[in-house]
Amino acid sequence: MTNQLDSFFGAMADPTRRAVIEQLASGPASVSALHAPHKMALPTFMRHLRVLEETGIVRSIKKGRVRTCHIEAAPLIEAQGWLAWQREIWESRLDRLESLTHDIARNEEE
Amino acid sequence: MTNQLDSFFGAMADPTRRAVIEQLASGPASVSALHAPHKMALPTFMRHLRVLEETGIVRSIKKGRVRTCHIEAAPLIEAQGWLAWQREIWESRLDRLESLTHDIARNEEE
DNA sequence: GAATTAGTTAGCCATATCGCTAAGTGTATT
DNA sequence: AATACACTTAGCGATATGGCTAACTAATTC
Repeated sequence: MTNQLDSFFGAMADPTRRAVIEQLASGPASVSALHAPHKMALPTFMRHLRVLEETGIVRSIKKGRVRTCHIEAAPLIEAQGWLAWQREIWESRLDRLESLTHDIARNEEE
Repeated sequence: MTNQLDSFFGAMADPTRRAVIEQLASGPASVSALHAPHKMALPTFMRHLRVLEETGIVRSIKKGRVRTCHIEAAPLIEAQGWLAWQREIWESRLDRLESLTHDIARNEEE
């Protein structure tokens, strides 16, 4: 993975990891609380968490034997920004195309 | 890959494929035009295109020996929507947390 | 201080992904 | 008719990913 977006999109490509994000969106949670809804073995799940943490989407602090995880905003915002940017270019092009089509239609009416 | 978002994010995780999206955002292009900026072999590149097409991000029509590709809006919009939704939940929670912190601060002042 | 709980480390296996080359198909172009 | 062009198909190899079990560490709880 080369840059921020690579690892971000890579991280979001897995349903388990997206589910973790969804759960964390409504508040911090421990590893076992996050693991509970998923059928997979804990080590397997931990790997998903590590991916999210390495990507900077999730941060965690260990207190005693409990590790508490929470979301980090920046990567989500950056990705959303990229998508919005693409969409902007693409929609403005569609607009131009549409007005062009109108022009053609008008010419044909004459 | 289970659902739309899985394959979408998976597709966007590769820099070559994001570059293709960026190029297509400003207008349709042929396979070779899309391939030109990339150093990889054509078959390798074609695989990336196929991923984008299978995901529904790109569509293409072949006329004569030239295949012309263009962007399809829906998947980008859906993904952006998902991110926006997550962010909304997460930001509203932050707001609640902040007001809670204010309350605590106020209590401590008393 | 023994047992339980919460997470961690190590290592295995199957499949997916990303790169390549070589050779083939069908459409222009000369 | 021969050549060149624009893909396309087939198949290889290396690495990454997502799952597992077994065994371990450290912090509570009884």
